[in-house]
Amino acid sequence: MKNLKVIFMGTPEFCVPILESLIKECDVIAVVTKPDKEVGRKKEIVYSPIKKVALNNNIKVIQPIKIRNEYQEILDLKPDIIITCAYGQIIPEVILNAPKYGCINVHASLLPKLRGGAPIHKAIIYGYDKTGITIMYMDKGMDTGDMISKVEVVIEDNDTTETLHNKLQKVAVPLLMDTLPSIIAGTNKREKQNNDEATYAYNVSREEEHVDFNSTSKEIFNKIRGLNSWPGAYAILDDKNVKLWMCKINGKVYDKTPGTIVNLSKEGMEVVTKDGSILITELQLPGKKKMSIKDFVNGNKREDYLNKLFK
RNA sequence: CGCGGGAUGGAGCAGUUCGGUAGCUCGUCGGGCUCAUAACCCGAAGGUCGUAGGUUCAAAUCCUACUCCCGCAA
Repeated sequence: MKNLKVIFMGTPEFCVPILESLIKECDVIAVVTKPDKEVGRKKEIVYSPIKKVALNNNIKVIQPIKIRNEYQEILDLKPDIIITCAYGQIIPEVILNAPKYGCINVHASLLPKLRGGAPIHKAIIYGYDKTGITIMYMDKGMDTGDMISKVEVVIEDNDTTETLHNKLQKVAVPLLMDTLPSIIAGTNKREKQNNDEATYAYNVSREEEHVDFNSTSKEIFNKIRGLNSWPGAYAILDDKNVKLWMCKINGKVYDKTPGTIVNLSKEGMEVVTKDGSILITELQLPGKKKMSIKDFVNGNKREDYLNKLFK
């Protein structure tokens, strides 16, 4: 596949190993990634992880603000195939129809489940017991194209979005490399998605990051681990945002308003939920760093928090 | 110049209003108790209080500049 002219389109850290192995196996003629972002309080310019890899390998980088309008440069490069993974923009049909082997996408879910931009987060938040990677042809819809190959990954109880991300990242590369030859040879299968079974994984909104304690312990547990290690779940205590990074489900049932702190020890901060309670074991106060419950207990008085209410 | 919080032994915090010998909860190390322990008791080590200047008899504390960390907003 050394002569295969590939354009890779992607942005976050997740697809870095994919780009790296494509560079090794194929002729990557350009990389398309989202524009540099001004990030943080100081508005530092940050390159996407993919752009960094491309620059290190002296590969041309294209960063359309809106690829819908700025596609000519990509067409002019006449790629044999375009491979995308978590690029972050909808790709116009002119591009989809251009390469002779087509445009294929590496998506981090078992399609047609979890179409959209945040499939890893939502797999956990929605309490799925398995997810995976799907390689597919792209069409004009959002993750609606024909599927070529898949690999499953089981979601364990102790998985967070971070650990699941790493597991999926690990299996994505071999799947793509195994599938690629059949795409070029035209011997791959092409399976339509059953739209009736589709679910959606839109990007996580600020509202979804808020923990409502009037939910079941299981739902809260899934939300907290599903938002770890980014962007983090939060609840409001004393008008301050407190990030909740890790918790355990506790069976005890209390006759108190959901959100009430009923206990605080090095085992955890016990908070009442709709159907029981959870033990928060890692949290973060505004202006502070993430800390374990043990550190939190060392520097804070139990009485200052007992019977307070998370909103 | 987007708004705000913060920096104090290895960790998490108090002390700053109103300058006057640096403290709490842990951890670590040593010893004791115990069948045993992450439990309990006794003891010890460990801090130029983010950096640089200034005011003062005296600065963690007041003034000025800077660095780094974090929450929000984009």
